[in-house]
Amino acid sequence: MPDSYKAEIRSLAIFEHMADANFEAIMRGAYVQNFPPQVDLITEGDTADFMHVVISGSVELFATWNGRETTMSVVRPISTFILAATIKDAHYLMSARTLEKSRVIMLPSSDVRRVFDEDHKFARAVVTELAQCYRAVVKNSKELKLRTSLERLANHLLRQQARTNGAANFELTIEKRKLASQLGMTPENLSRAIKALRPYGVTIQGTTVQIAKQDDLVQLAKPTPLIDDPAF
Amino acid sequence: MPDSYKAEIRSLAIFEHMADANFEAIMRGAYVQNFPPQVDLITEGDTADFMHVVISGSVELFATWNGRETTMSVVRPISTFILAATIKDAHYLMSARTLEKSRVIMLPSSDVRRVFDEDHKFARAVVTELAQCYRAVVKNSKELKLRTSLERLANHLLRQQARTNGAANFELTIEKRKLASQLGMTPENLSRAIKALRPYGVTIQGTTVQIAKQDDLVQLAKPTPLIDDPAF
DNA sequence: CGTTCAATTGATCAGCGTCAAACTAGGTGG
DNA sequence: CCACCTAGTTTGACGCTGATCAATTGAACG
Repeated sequence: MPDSYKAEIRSLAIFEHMADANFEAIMRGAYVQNFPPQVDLITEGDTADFMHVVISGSVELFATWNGRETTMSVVRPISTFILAATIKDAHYLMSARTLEKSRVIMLPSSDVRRVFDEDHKFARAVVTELAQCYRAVVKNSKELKLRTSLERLANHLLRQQARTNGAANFELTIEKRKLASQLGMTPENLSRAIKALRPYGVTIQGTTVQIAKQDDLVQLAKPTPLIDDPAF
Repeated sequence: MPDSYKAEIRSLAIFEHMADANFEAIMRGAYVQNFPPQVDLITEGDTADFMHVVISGSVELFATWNGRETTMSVVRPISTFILAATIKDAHYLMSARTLEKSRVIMLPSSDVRRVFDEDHKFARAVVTELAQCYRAVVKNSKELKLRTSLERLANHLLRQQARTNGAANFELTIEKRKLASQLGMTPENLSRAIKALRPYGVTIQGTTVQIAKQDDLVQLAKPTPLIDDPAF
């Protein structure tokens, strides 16, 4: 484990306030790995032997059942994933694969649990992170059940816009096929939904989004912090 | 706070192993209340001043947006709810109302957070509970995105059956209208889905369910622990 | 300059929601 | 004890949303 990574990891909210000795203990068993795109990191159902941290690139969390597959979320640097399974010493509920060339840190779950029991600062950080994740899934679930696909797309665009700089022009960060799955629709339907947003001033060419009539889109999307604000 | 409740609360997994002094500290500010059916306990968006524990009866967690409403889950004794908002000192993401006459304990969030910082056993229990909740929502989200409404109903029946005694006959514990909302469909559609399960040996009269051809239903439902086993 | 895969478009269809009406059951009061 | 009221449930008819299938266009890459 090179020191350059260590400093970066150390600055993550989840590791920030823990004791040096405990951080070292976790790092001792950890290793960093570089993956090309489209590599399976995790398969749902496996035992959660590692907690993961994405350092660069992006990782898709997805789930399958009966031959179907859906994108649950996309994890970007710098964040953890599969924390709950590690804590509970349970099986992964989701699979994970790299979308781009990615650097991922893998921390043995048993080490994480051991340090959790010894370092209260770390425990506090883990709970905060876990609560955050929980709330994110609840928001996602609310969106799925309460909004139509057009409304989901409209709100996704507004969230993406806010995540960048709030400007009228910005980029989609994942391919449309994945976006469709994440929003709970088919690629074809997403394509049509994009067209349906044209009267609201939305133009999407390739990965470039332009929002010409912000107010109109907002009026359609009716965003609420209770669903759309990641920090709420 | 009567002592009879205290013992009951003390035996909850989340409070079981914490120090006596800390338990007393939490109980000092707590109070128990009896509610009739259909009483609003919590409104989404409010600050999470209390953590709740259902002692008897049942509580519906639901969410609203733009005039629409959906049932997120039904909480039964003895379990906590709205733990994440308490931990994060954030706003409720869901609303809650009693479905039946219910007894609910309310613990001031600030007390819970304070004791969390002081009692490691309690912290451990909170994390476990939170991880459990997280995984439950993920499973629910997977079900929504990967299964049709008929499949969701079929699996719900099997889960409900497993939750009681595994017998061919059992009772639905919530009214069909709520069940429909929980499963992400309309009451009318649920009614038709029930009929569509008849060829698979399912009969539902009122709240009584009879599963005559277990194998057929299982073959349709294709249950998996990764979605359907609450303990997995 | 092909090759390949994503994205789009069109046509069709199934699933599901909506609306309206009929039916049922549980509870209340005469 | 019965009639009635109310609310949940069921049924039917209809229409819209979104999925599926098939074919075309477009874009990235070697």
